[in-house]
Amino acid sequence: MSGQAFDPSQADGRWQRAWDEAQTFAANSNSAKPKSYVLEMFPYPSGRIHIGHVRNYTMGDVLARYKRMTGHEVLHPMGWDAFGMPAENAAMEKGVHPGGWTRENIANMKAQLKRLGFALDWSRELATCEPDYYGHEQALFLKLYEAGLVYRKQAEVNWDPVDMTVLANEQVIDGKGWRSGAEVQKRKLNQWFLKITDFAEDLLEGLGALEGWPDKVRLMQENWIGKSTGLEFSFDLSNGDKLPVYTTRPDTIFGASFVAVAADHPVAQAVAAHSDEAKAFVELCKKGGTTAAELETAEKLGFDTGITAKHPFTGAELPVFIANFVLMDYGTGAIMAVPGHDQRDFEFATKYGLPIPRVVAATIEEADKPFAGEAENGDGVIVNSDFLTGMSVDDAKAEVIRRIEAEGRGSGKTVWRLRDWGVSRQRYWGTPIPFIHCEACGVVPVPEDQLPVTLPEDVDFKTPGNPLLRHPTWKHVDCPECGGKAERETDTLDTFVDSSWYFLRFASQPGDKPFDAAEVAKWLPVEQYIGGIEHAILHLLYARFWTRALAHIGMIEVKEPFASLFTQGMVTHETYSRRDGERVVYYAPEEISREAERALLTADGGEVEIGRVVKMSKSKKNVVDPDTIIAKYGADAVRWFMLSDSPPERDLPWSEAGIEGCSRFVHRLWRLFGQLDAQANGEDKALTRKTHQTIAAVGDDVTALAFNKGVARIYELTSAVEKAQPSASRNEAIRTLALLLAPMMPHLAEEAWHAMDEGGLIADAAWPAVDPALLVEDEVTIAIQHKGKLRDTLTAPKGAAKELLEEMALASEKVQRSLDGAPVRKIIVVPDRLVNIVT
RNA sequence: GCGGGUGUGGCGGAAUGGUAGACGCCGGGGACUUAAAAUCCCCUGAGCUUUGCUCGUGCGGGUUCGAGUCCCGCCACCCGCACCA
Repeated sequence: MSGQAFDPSQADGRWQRAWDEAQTFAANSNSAKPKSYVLEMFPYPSGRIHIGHVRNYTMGDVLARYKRMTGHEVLHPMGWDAFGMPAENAAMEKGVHPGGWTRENIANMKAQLKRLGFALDWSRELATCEPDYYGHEQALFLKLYEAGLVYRKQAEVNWDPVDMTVLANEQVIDGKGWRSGAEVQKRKLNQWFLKITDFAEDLLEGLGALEGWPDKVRLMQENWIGKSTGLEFSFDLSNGDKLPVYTTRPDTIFGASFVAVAADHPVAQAVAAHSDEAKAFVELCKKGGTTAAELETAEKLGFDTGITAKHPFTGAELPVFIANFVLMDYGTGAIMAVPGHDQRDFEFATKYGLPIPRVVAATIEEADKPFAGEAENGDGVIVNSDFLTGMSVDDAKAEVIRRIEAEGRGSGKTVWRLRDWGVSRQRYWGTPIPFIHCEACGVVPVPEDQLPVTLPEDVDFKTPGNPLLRHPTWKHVDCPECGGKAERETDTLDTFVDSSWYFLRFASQPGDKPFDAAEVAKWLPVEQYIGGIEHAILHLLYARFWTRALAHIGMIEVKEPFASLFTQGMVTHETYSRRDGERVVYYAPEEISREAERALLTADGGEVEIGRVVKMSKSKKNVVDPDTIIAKYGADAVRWFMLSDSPPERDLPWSEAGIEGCSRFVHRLWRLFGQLDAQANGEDKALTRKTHQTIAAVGDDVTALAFNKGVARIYELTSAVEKAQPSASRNEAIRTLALLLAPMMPHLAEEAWHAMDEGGLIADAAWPAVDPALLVEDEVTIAIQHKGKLRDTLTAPKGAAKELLEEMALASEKVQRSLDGAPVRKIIVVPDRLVNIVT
């Protein structure tokens, strides 16, 4: 091997081309090898790869390459979640076509991913914005419609009256449209829904078997699905109506001091029809955000309707309020309010001077204990509750349900927090919903032979509103049933639909159908899925739902799409800023020269404030561009940084010093690879042992996705090899290092493999075998504690008898000094680990 | 507000209830060099009366021979909350 330096700018491209030419990473579904499907969440083509993507895809790549080396046929595909609002925003701001903008972004980002040397099967690439993807999605949507899983109903949207458009929650800022600044209204529209609630029980139960998922994600989904058992019963109202309410706490029924309905509840509507004051209040509730967070943090407000509700047991007349914290979507849209044992009700009652009776207490003696400024929702014994007094919470729940049922006023009921999935979007850049509205025939599905319903290309975004709606010809069609004049549906699908089945399309891409069931059966479920924690609920739940729904209609066998899930942390960076009066001005890392304690602005040499380490974002300018750093340090150094230091599930702070260190290590390895010594012979037992321990540990670490630990072990082995004298063992260790690094630094590893004259690609090489006999040490270090503190350590043969260890411990001079003659009461011996002397 | 998570040296972090700080970064000292870069070697939690001792894993309690790890109560920050992807 020559003494030339490793030059990533040459080597990276050379090996990337070699893998392309050899089709190294094309997945062969007919292979006899065990199959492994490694998938990272596909990116939105925003224009540039973000460093967070680099981290995500590097992790998946290491696993995919490791799986190949350990004898698996690996499917590791990549695609584009290509529909969505940013393309329309770009169209409005820059006058470009969303399609052109998106496709250009895809080309750029694909080139960026290629420069990182990912082991991807590009032959399976897909983009959701192309008709050969979304056309199949339309077909699937119609199949779900036939199965009764798709329906239409009225639902509220955020309406911007100036831009004449529906706004996403993120486009509503302080109740105003982000572009127009106009006050946002809530408007009811007829929209398409998917019946995810039909699968609520199954989605919940399925979580139990998802052992490869983080507990936190399973718990978050469980809470989201929100199964609760309770009681639905009706109050008799003073106006003669009946008002059904739902409660999960029937045991507290004697603590009810008022009743509340949602602003859009029929009772509220009826009252508002006859009272200007009530109408004004209902209007007030309609302003402001629609999000749960906003509703629940808003001050509790109510309007007394003057109607009363008769308590089913006491006969007391409870006031009925319209309240802004009651949700129409949950239960019946009306509640019995028990301020003593529900915090929202407590705040409301306090504000409006309503009674707050106690009906649950820690003990029966505390029946009249005052509340300490907040509701108590814990367990206890029922008090002040007539026939329930003295019962446990659970017994009281059952008793109230029994009595209400016996009286025919209501019944026990299971209620889900999960709502049906509204998939209508009043936007252009999405999958057209394949339906036709005919005055004579109603809503008619587009016949399958007329799919795909493609988006018109000739649209502009200069005028406000949905381009599909105002397109001169697109929506006008003949009704497929009666042949009369009809109009296309102009809503498009939520982009979460696109990402709910893309992992099936990766398994096979037939032209005439969404996927080939046999191919899906070969590859699914995904063995390891990797993505951000921000997708813990929506995307992952929707994908689980679609997979179930498609299994339900017999299109596939698999019900759970992702056997294992890993949620990686974000990449963060410190911020650089100066205060300019009220404004804070941020500076990008490349405008800064960073010293040990301070940061200077290159432009004027003045100091800037070093801010907290936060998620990279354009507004704080703390972003680094992958292309820049790849050009400077090479793909392998960047990949190594992504894997080093931080545990993959936690945030990773980007730093210039850190990437410098990675780059140094790449070159240090290269020098080491040049030290193979053909003349060397003889064995270095300790180094061989270390080598085999490292092979085993790195394999375990990669399998567990604990890349930072694997990285640390490779550093250790590297240092050990550097210190070792030439020997056959050392040559073997160097060769092993190349193999261990192959998944992490594939370019350097290929270059080394080539230079070592090994032949073939290291990407195709087998992971080194471990000799289990070399994994166990024959000597161990024993810690000696006295009073729980370390006093001395000693070396003993592995598996030494307890008695021997005790004897050795007491023989220690340091231990004797610490004991200082105190009588030994007890000695605890943990074999091969420690001796603790208790006095 | 509700749900979920995280917290260990100057920094990122390691540690089946058993030697806290592996490994990396930063910093300091040294070697090589006319010099620098690169490279290599050593040191690097705090304090003290320094053969050693004491303190130390966000804060306050507890269990245990022994707690970063388990339990109870707090604090701070981060993620999600259904039309962002």
